[in-house]
Amino acid sequence: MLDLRLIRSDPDAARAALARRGADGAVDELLGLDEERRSLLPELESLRAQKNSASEAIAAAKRAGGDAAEAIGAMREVGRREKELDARLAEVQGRLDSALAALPNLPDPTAADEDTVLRQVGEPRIPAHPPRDHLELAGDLIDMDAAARVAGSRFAYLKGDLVLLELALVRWALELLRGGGFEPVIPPVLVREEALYGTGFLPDTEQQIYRLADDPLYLAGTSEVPLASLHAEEIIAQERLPLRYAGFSPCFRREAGAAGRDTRGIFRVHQFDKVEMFAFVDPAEGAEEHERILSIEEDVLRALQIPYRVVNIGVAELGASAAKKYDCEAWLPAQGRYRELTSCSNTTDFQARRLQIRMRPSGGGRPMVLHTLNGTAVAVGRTIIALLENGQREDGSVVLPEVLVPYGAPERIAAGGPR
RNA sequence: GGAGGGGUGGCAGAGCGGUCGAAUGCACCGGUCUUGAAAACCGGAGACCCGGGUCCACCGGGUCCGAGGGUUCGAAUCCCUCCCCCUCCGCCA
Repeated sequence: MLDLRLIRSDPDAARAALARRGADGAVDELLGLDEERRSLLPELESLRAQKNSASEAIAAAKRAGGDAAEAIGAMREVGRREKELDARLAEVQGRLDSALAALPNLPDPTAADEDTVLRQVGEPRIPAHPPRDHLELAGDLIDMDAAARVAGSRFAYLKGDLVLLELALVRWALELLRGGGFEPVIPPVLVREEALYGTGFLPDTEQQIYRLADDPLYLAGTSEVPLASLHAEEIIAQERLPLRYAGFSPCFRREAGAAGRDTRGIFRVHQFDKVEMFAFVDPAEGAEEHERILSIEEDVLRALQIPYRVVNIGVAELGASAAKKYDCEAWLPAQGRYRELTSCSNTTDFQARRLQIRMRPSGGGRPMVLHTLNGTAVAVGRTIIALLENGQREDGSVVLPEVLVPYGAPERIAAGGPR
């Protein structure tokens, strides 16, 4: 949600910023509704003021044992007009709210126009032998066929050593994050509409979200949703910031509209586990925190010895809530290209305003909307793909990173062989 | 799932048609006192919207007692719907 006052006070700046992502069309409508609302308000409020003082007079008269019948009769008419005006205002307010809710965040000046590769780290290895992809390497440790029979396409059974690998990845990542001040959290994954609206996934990406048939609940596509909502409607003292959380949860995505894309293996599935970073920060610290989160994502990839590159995502690709986003793309030998593995967004005040999360300045003064950021620490499925494909040997076996071994991961995975 | 009880300011907790943005206690922030602190005493604190004032610490009005409707001249207080919490029973990882 954008700050209406900001748009009102400098419409041209808002228009220009939104134009970068092709969303400036609604600004004029918004300003019109705002004006309409502010012309209705004083009239309604003066009626209410009249009503309030009359009520006091009536109460005083009754206390004095007098007759207030006349005043009461007069107020009846005022009440009728108030109700009428109130209905008109509510109608305008409703249209204003939905127009405002439909607008995406203002892009950061440093957000790229087009996807821009910032740096490349590690050597993309192109093996002499034809590389095997993760399904071949995993063999029967990934069973897509059985999952398809049970749940449909884009689901998987993960088995044996890969389960140990996942648990080690998760534990290792949580430990790392905890050291960086991120408190581990296992959040609810079934959430109300308000949580999705508050994070900007509704109304933006409705077709991507699973909804329950018999309860007003949705399956979260990322723990960003319940983590952001953790402090909804709170005013947090500035001294307590930043608040950092590391959420671990399954994530559910319908992938509607992705038919035919990434159909092989577990790259794009309806359900996967993820360790997610989320931060509530002082607005002045937002940009710095974004870089910090990115650097943690890079720490993870380097520790796992996955070649990657960092992309400043173009404004056209930003989610509604993001002002700026970095993706870390891992080199996948079997695909011969870099693919998105992690991602981090600075959502500035967009989610915080929708969720009414504010900061009380330590020097006193009015509470102000704080800033939120999120980033992937480990998207387990895709990380497993990257580890398998980059760790493969000529014989089809896989060597896994040593950092995970103390956390219970196998040192290597034997050749999967024909399935 | 069944039966009760309840949601009020940062917390606890009164109020159950008008004098209630709301008693009281705790916590918090000033002040007095003290060598300093504690205690005691005095005082002050909420959020949001609109308008005025050159921004503001200012002024006026409006809204907010879980959410949304309703009754009434007037609702924290009465009625309806929904959400949430607690207790007991049932069921169950």
